Amino acid sequence: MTQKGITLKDVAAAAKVSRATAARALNSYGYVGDETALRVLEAAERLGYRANLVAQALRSGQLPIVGFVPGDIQNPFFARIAHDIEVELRKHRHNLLIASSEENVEQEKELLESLRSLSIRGFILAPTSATDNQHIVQLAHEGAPVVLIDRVVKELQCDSVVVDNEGGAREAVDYLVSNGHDRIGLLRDDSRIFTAQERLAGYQNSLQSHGIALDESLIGVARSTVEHAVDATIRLFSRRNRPTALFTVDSLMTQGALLGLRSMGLSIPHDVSLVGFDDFNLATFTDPQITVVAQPISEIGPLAARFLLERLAGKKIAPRHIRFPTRLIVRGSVAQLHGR
Amino acid sequence: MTQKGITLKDVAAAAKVSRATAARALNSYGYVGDETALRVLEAAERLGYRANLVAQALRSGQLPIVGFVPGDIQNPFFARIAHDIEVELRKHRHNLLIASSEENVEQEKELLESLRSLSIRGFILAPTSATDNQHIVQLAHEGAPVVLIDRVVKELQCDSVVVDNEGGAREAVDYLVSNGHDRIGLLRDDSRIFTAQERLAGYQNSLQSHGIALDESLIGVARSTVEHAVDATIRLFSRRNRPTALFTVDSLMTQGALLGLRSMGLSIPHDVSLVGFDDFNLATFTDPQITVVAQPISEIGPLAARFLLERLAGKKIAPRHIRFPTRLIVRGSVAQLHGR
DNA sequence: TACGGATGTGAGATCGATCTCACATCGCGA
DNA sequence: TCGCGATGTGAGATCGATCTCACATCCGTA
Repeated sequence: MTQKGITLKDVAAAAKVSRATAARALNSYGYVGDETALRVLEAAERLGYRANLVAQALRSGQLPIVGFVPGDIQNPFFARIAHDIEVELRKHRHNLLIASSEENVEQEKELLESLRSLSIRGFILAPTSATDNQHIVQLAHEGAPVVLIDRVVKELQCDSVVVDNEGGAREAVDYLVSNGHDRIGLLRDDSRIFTAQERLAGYQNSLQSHGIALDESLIGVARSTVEHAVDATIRLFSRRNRPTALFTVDSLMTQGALLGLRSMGLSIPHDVSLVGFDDFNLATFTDPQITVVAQPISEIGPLAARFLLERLAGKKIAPRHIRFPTRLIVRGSVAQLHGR
Repeated sequence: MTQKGITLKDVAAAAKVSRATAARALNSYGYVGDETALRVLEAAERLGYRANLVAQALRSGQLPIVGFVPGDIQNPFFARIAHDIEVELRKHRHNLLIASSEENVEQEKELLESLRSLSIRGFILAPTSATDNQHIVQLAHEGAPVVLIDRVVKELQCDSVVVDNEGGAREAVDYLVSNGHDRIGLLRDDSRIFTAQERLAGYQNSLQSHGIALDESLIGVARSTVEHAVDATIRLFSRRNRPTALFTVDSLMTQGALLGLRSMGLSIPHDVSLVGFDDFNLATFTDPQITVVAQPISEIGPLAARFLLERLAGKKIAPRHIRFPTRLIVRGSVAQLHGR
């Protein structure tokens, strides 16, 4: 443990000035004589001085660190966003601390608790719960700016960047209906409750607007993992009078459905038509390629980061709520249904 | 910005003791009267006191943060490892700061530079370069423990957790040879130089041990992205006398090869046999499923984290170098070649 | 010439937690 | 009863950077 530790004091001594003067020279504020400043800078350079951010943080109360709490960093959706956020923050000399909630409210609470004592400057969150959010409200009230992504917290007024889940789901189901389907299954998620509910609403609204009665038995619920989705798919398609089409609410569920249907020997789109929410690279590798509702994923992270940085810079304006539209990408997984 | 800021001083005042005594009670060291201690704890509880980690860090010189510098957090390989590391660190109340080098040495240098001034306790790195690593050596000499994953730095003696790239590649090519192939293409990577070289060596060694002459024209080089791999694949298979089999050095290249071959109308395994390095979920969704050399990815992160935590706890033993074996997972992408 | 503003610089306080040291007080054995 | 060790507590220093304030100069102008 050979701690280097070139401190301001060392630089000041080397330049034969006081710490105060050295600080002024290095941070260029206040009055400093040209020659003195030069001597300080030269000394700092020579010694390899690097300011201790922790000490700065103690005074200012803030570390140049932003916390990101995604549902799951392994989910490519969040991994992409994390990457984009990091790139944006780096431009402003901030670091990103990622702490995954694993879609578990209790863990989310613990994480925020521990991040709070770190004097973190701001947070970008994808809240796990749709209801149990008192801890987030409290966090925001303590002064650290918060930007929500993917899901919002009703009780909290702050910047948010989400996607039109309801509209996207509606568009997907509309598309299936327009291809002659009226027994349309839904594979939904029980954890990312907020987005799941919105997508469910889209499903229901589409059916209703086409005068198709809602049949609860066509709705499968599973945790958002490929394995659980496989089981749920098999359950859904094992009953008599099975759906002719399926809408899945996220990419992991879509993958599960793909595997589940294959294991049952049902072919896409001949036996079952499929539309998934969220595009994923796998979607173009299957045969046929999968029709999906794509989210503008490349825009979410940068925008959220920019919002947060603006707040950190002191911008005081009303909270902004951005809701990106989705886009239906038609590929080959939906068949036109003729008669019955 | 309503800074809460319940400090030790507040607690001490509320309990009518000095800061020193309050600290003793809260951290249970030194002598404290039972009754006094109780009063302090009660006051802390009541006020919702939370120790300021930054202040602690200023004294101790270390934040409970570990830095992770992967090649690319969007690569599922690193995302998985990041997740595993985080889980392990969390058990020991440490946070994970992720800073992706994007496989760029210069960026890696900058990142480490900025992380250094953060008083980060230790680092888990996947070095980008095979040669330009002076900055990493220097980092390690400054005292912060470093654990390398996926790739090692020859000049530096420290814990490392890697995979038997050479052996894995050899096994893959051996398998292709045993299926009658002798014109075996290689799609390799020019950025993750260390692993790429080892895998190239495995390819060469396998061919040599089977008495097959190395044909440079069968080796395609591309950056490790799906898009670049597509191009390289098309180039490789456009020439006369094209390979009958292809070995790809990572999962992104494998995906690119898949797309490239499909766009050329070449079917797997009928026209071309394929083996990829690194398993990926997509590999089982294609038809046929892809034969791959799998890495024990679930073991890398936890082990690296454990190594680092041991170093942080002061363990002083010789550096450990773990090299995990790989495993060939035979699926359906390789055909037995009959005659020519 | 003298005075006020502009210019430079340093001493010391501050952020919050922790640690050392000095100073009490108590009890028990000599 | 004295003394010494065990026990309990507080004052102040410390970590490193920064900021306030006070104190020097210097210059130009009244």
